[in-house]
Amino acid sequence: MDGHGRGGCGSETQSEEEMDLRRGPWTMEEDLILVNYIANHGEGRWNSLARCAGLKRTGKSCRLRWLNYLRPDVVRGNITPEEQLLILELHSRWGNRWSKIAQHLPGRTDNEIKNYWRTRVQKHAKQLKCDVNSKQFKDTMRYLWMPRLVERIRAASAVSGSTQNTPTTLQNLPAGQALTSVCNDFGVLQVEPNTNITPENSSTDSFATTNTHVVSPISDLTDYYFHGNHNGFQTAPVSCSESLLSPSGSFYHGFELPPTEQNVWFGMDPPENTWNMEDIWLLQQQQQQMCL
DNA sequence: AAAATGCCCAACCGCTCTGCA
DNA sequence: TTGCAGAGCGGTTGGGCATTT
Repeated sequence: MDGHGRGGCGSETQSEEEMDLRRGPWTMEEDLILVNYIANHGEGRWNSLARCAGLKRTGKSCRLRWLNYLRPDVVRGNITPEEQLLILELHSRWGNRWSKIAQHLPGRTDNEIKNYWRTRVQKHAKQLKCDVNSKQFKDTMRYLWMPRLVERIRAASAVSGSTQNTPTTLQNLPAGQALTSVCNDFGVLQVEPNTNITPENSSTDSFATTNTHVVSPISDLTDYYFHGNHNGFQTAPVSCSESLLSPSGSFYHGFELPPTEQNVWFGMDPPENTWNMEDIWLLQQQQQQMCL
């Protein structure tokens, strides 16, 4: 990518062995060298940067260290519910496009989001004994997990009005607005009845070009849900095949467990960081029904 | 108290993409 | 047009820490 002249200091022909490159965890001294060098010379051209800075590291290693750890705007700490919601939303749209997802979470790195997905989200899929890419699990996220996240964010904002630990772009917004903005960043999808929404036809590229209200079913759901209609599932503009209406037309009540201490959130933070057994049992029952 | 197990995350690896000569 | 090198991305690994047995 650099293409702006190569070399400039040090030998170009040294092999990695000759340079005796270091690997493994970075030391504080190395971090200081890298930070100081970038402060003085800027980032980019990582191989020559590594050489010129006197670091016995590959350019790739320096780049990774800078982007994932040393960059001043890196946000550290737990992924907030708002961020979790955004990750679920964006992953449903783009899949494992971690860097693209990270662009929408200021301060978070693709590596961090990827780790979050693998350690937390995939764990839940495992607990439910289904594939993380399966429709069952996606429905679970869409109709159970995300609404509960929304509920949790609402509750937090109602109690404190605080937006601590909220990513930069969401910091100045009440949780509801933040959520709405998350959804509205992508517009609001006008879904015709019986229209199936797929990752293909809900791609961002199409949003960008149309400038109409476009959004994935999840965005629609979160947006709709958040605006206070808790019966929203029944009228959410998703196709019948995407909805959770039972054959009788009623809603799966298991997805509307009252927000008790036990089940209001089965997200990430202890002591509620696992699915409770009732949730798992209900989901398994519901998945069986949905397969009928 | 010690060993086993699980979890988390920083770092590495291999591949693809991009831009220059 | 082609080859090369740098940059970026997604997948994987390994070590440290926490929890469980």
